[in-house]
Amino acid sequence: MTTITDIANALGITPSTVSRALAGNPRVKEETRVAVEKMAKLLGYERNVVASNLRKGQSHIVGIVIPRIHREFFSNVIGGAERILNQAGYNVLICQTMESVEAEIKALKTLKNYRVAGVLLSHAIDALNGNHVKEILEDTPLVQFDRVFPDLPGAKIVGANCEGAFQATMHLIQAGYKRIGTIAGFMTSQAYIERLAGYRLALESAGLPFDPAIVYENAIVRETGYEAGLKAIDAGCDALYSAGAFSALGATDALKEKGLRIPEDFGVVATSNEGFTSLMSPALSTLNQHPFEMGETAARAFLEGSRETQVIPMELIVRQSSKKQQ
Amino acid sequence: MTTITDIANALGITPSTVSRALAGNPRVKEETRVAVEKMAKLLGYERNVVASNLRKGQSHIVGIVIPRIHREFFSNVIGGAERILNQAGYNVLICQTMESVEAEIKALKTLKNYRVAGVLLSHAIDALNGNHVKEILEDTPLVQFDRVFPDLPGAKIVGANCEGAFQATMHLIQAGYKRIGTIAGFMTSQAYIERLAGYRLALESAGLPFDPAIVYENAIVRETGYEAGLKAIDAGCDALYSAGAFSALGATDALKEKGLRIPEDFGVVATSNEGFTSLMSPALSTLNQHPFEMGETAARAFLEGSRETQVIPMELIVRQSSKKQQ
DNA sequence: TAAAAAAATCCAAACGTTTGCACATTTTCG
DNA sequence: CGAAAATGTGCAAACGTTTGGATTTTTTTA
Repeated sequence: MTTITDIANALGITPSTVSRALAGNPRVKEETRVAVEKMAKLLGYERNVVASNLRKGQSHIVGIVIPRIHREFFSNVIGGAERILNQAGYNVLICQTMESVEAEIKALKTLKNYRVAGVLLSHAIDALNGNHVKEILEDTPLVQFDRVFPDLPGAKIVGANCEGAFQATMHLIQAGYKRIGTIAGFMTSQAYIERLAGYRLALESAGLPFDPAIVYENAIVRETGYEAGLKAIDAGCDALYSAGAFSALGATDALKEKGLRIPEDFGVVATSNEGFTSLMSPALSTLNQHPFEMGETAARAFLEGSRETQVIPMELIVRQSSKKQQ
Repeated sequence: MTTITDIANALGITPSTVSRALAGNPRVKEETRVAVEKMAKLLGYERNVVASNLRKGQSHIVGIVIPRIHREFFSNVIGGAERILNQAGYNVLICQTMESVEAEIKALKTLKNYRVAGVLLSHAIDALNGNHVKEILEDTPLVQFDRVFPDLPGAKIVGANCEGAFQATMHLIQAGYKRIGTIAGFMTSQAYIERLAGYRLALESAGLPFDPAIVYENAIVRETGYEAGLKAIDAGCDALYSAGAFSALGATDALKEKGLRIPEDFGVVATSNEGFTSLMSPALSTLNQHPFEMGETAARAFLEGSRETQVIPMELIVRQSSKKQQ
């Protein structure tokens, strides 16, 4: 492979001048800059980024650490982040933690060893605080998204969980449902706490009672959603706001099994506009979290060196599952 | 950050010995090796992989180039590949081409500049041949998967397209459907050509006529699948084998709209066991391509330096959409 | 036209690791 | 006991780029 020394030799100048010429340094004469660029093209020169990174002490790589890549939400976040970062000349190194803090620690160390320019992180669910992150990353720029450690400084990009849940619940109320339960997720996670708060706020602002008996916690996958659905039927609910789409899917399984018609007898709205929700019958009303935009926003926060918390609004998508004919 | 020189100074030895000790070189005394490792731990040493990569002329990064990360199939392939590669001490740099050859060229150049240890590639749909790949990558190890250039040497991991389509079509025949059409995808891609061949083979081996009038090419997304569905109804079909899941979804839209019952009046089977297919009603029978395994296999092929073509079998998953009550 | 200022280039070290070869020390063996 | 072999370390160069400061060349100014 050709190096800057090859170019320098071919032109009878030194590698330092070639380096500066290629970097657009104003200290080199226009004439020689053109000559260098021409020769570089002629010899098919491509900068050795490894050498460049070593000398400069940092790479043009941004690490993205996420629980799992298969999840539609995260792969969309990555897509958004990558778009912005590529435009800015960065590349993306992706690490999956599989929801394990150990793997998260390993991933962060790896990224640190690569001297990445920054890290975009959505932490594993079993992480209690961000001490390990701070300790490993030290002064490497960090942007957290979706799942964030409140105790860690720096940029945080989160969804409008409370507002979204409020909107979804309010929509059910306005559609005429009377006893609205919620599948609430895990209370160890900030995002789910906020969603529950939004649900409660909507009920109270409409003058409806908040009943802890119809709050179904710790349900997040299809199976536990199914069980929550059965309980909601028994408890006399006629609607559910679910903090997750997969648990809502499980709940509709239960509703169908018990012969309840959606949306006539029972209304359902869920957070997370996963692709399958529009394909269910009846199609599920959801809150779109705009994962692609979340990724873009996180990437921009890194590029701009922002340290702010930014909130990505959620958008209610009304489909059949909540259209009660009054 | 601590370097091997720091360790060397602390122990009164030279960096070269430290380097050898950490690399497990048998030429260093067991005693000093232990001392070095102890000191390394004490000082919190982490190898600077950038410097290491520069010296060794290659990194422990494997590049994965794919059309789009959001597609369930590809994100699962990545998941599988990453699992194997991480185990072997490699990291993964992911590049999306967005189906554009230009972006593919850029991605390959970037990876080459990072001196990646190898590349896993599934090419953009508008690429006609692999000349650009060969030209850029030169002697960097390459493993192609799913979408492969036949003219390029080296390892290729593909699905059992022909066999899968054969199996799916045969299943429809055995279920009692009489006039089976196909949504065939793009004939510029080897995978779709093979699927069509498998479909045809099944018909002929069952003594059924192959009728080009009920082969619907160039349909791959929901919209074009819908149109193909309408045409199939007009052509008197009572079943469809679709080479893609999204086009099958569109076809079922058309069938429902025209009041046909699935599976009683019309059977559907599709390649690609996308997550949504099990959630449709009726649930769609599909061929599971085992994307996670495909990723694992591709990664292993790289690690082993294989140059073979490996075929990942497809598995027929029979759901409601093809269960005719005869 | 000489001195000063500005512009362009060069020199050499540095980034942290790896590695061929040389050197020193110890062990083996006739 | 001395030579040869084996063992363990050290030296120094190399990977390709970047960059502070020195040096040379050109331009400006008195």
